[in-house]
Amino acid sequence: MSMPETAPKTVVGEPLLLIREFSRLSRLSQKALRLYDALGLLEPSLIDPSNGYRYYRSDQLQRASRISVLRQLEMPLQRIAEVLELEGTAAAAAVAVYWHEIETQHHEKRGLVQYLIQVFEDKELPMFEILTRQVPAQKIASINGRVFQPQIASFIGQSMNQLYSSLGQAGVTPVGAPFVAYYGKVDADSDGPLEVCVAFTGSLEPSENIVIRIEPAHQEAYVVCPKGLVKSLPDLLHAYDAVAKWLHDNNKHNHLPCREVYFGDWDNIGDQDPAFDIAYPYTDQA
Amino acid sequence: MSMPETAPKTVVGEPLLLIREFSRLSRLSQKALRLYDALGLLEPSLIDPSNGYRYYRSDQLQRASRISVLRQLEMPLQRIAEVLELEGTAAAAAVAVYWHEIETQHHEKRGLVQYLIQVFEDKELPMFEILTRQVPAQKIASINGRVFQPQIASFIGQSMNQLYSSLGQAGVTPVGAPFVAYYGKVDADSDGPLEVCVAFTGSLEPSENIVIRIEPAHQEAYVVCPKGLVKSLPDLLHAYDAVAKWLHDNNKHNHLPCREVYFGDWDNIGDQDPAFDIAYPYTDQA
DNA sequence: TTGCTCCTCACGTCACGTGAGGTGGC
DNA sequence: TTGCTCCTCACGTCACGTGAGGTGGC
Repeated sequence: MSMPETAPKTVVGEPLLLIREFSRLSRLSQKALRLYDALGLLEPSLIDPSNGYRYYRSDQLQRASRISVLRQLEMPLQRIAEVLELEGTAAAAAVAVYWHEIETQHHEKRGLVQYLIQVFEDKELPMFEILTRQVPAQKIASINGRVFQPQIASFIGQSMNQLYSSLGQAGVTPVGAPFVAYYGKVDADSDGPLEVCVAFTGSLEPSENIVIRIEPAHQEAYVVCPKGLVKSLPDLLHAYDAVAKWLHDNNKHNHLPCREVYFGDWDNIGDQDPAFDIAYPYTDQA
Repeated sequence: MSMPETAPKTVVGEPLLLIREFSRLSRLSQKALRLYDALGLLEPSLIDPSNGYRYYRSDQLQRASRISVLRQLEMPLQRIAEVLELEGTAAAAAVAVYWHEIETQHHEKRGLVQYLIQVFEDKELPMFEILTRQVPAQKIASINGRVFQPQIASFIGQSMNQLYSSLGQAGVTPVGAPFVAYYGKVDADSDGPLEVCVAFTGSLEPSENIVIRIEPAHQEAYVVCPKGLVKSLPDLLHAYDAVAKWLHDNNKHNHLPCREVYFGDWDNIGDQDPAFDIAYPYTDQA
């Protein structure tokens, strides 16, 4: 006594939901549901082999709801899949980690907004004193990296530690202050590249990730910044702008990546103490 | 005495920048620059007609920088173009408006995160008392709309005003409390649809945006909510979940859009006072 | 038998990234 | 002449939206 083919599909007495109904109840679009099926993120509990109809159980609504909320947080589908692999508390923790990243980025953006609004309003800015200096050709040891904004501080710290310990092991003397050269934007979406550099005298072999190269002699314009400036993104950007403006006003041309020179004893000084330079190498216009 | 063809392009003595150099200085990718050119957002000041080479002036770096920052704020290119059409203060205001939208969405998301984490941790929730009632078939006047989350409150308010004034002008008596039926998700990316409804007796002609229809008789399960609940998105979502869970536990099936019934005198009550119901119409499982 | 619902392509959107394949300038 | 830089397609990415064209179930 087989069921007639036209009977509505059921599991243990509970009727299965067609995609339209499941879409309505979950508030996920049919297109989204088909995509989640294809990706294995939310598969119908039954697919009719003869016509491909998708049938969902109503208890799948819980997973659907969680996916929906995570998507509202703009979490990528791949990451959602990972979160939903986890148990209760671990899943909650994974969400918290994700959200912390988002909060960090949001904070950054607030600084950018402040900066932008000041730029558009053409605010009088605290005068920056622009200095220039001649930098001789130097042999440097450097570590190149591509990192996004949240990791930048730890990347710089670790790289400097590695550079100094390599120099130390080789019995080689560092010269002057370490600096970081920026070859590209570093933010939540762009990962540089950037280069953490220490000049030295003597001879050192390059290692797996340490490059030895000559930084050519050049002029550079710079501003001396207090340690606390790194805490204020808008002010930091204004300082960059001030140096760039000086180059433009004085008909100079930036030809090497701009850099931050960390001359201060970072851990033992206050926010008001001078700690680093923002420097733009330049040539006179060709 | 024309210049030889191979001379570097210049304007009034200042050399023009090729795309690679402009890309380096602006920290915008070449691909992005070509796109902005195609869209008219940032056009090179000169394009060599013979080979299509793009040449930029260095003073275009300011516009490039602003575009870059606005993109870091995830502003769409179209909107960036609109902002850059504006003058200083107006542009600053446009950025502030945009940012306010982002802040609003961010706030919403914080509520979602709280809710989600509680869901994953399977927190004991304040018990909601689920009630049921029989709702008779009613004639209703309604306004359908598609709005995103930020506009939802004003849309509901305006629609209710319009409905009540139309009823008033027609000398028709409203019956019971107005309600809002949700046919789809309403958030920053999804715009419902939703329907603002008032039941009435008598006869009323439909107008441009007012639909007259019969809401069928049904059972519904509901929770009574204090006014202040709307301020706490996580608690609001838990309340929805509580009703949905009741339906599931009692083997009921939601067949009509869920709704919020606004019976309270909204402007003259406190946050603790009961103000609205969250209701799910249901049938017994077929 | 008529609609309504479901299905699977296929193409569009947004802001690019990433080659492929070809020309041009020093 | 050799590379290096520039160019224009064209396709990929991400998470869908929006038809087109066709089948199936009540």
